[in-house]
Amino acid sequence: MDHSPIVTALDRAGYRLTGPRRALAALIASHDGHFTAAELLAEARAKRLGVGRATIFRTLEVLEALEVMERLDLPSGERIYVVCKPAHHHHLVCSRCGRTDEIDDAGLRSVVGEIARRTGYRVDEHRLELFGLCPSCRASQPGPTSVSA
Amino acid sequence: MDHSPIVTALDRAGYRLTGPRRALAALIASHDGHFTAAELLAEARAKRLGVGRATIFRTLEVLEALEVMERLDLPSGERIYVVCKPAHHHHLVCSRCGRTDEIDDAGLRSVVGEIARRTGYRVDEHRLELFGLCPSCRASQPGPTSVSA
DNA sequence: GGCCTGTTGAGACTGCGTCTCATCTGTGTT
DNA sequence: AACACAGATGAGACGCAGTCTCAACAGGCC
Repeated sequence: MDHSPIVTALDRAGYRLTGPRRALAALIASHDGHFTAAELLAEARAKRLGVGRATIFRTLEVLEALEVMERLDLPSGERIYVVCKPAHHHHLVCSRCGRTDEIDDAGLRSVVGEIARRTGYRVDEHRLELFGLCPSCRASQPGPTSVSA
Repeated sequence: MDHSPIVTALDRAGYRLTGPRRALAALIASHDGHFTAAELLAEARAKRLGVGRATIFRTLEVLEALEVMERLDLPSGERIYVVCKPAHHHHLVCSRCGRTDEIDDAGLRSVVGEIARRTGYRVDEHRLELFGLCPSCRASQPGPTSVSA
């Protein structure tokens, strides 16, 4: 259980490996790595982990700072938390089952460079988020399978 | 005053041109078209427009549906509202002065297509947001002027 | 002017996230 | 193994964005 990459990351960064943190790491892992804060809270309460709201948010904050997790705002306004590797990347979210995948640059860098050149902005940061249906949800859906943007 | 594009859009869509809506349209325009809900609220109150919180949010919701405005989530977690044209596009936000510019596709479409092909997802929607310094903030800033991503 | 329906404001309400503070617990030290 | 201390925690107050309800109001068409 301590081999959890989340626990490892906390340890490496010099954070204490406390009970609540280990419990949350396990919970997060069991969620396939993505969830809303509300879900995590409800589950922690249901399992009687004795972990307070404040601790949950604090831990998520730490994990975000460690780049182990990322907070994503869906177009619906919902906010989800996603486990990810500490490297620049973007997310692909299945709007039916909630599955998320990481995607790399895929040529975006040059698009951003082009925009900076055209507008005169100095671009420091960018976010790209894609939403759609993952392969398995596509399979179980009778609708069109074409790719659009 | 009624020539405001916001008022026009409301009218064209069959919404009533009420006092509160005209007042808000004027306020929004005076903000250079971008602001947080809190700013709009405070200003409406300060100017004693007699416009309630509910009406403000309702109006923003309508304007968003009409694609006259867009809601953007900044990396900081702050949520801003931006006036924009009703066409698919993306936003460039100056992290110092808050200025926003619209940007078109700029080659992003092919990046998205490439990602869809690679992952097997059917991509229905995407968001690209860029953050950095606008030309005038760059000018008044002694720091580096290089373009990075 | 009058009517009808869409719109409004006040304020209750919800829910996320933050903050405070007294208490507790990892963890390095001895 | 016990100690000490800083970091971590939980309970609950708090703040704030956004939603909802509902009675009252006011555009816009007659």
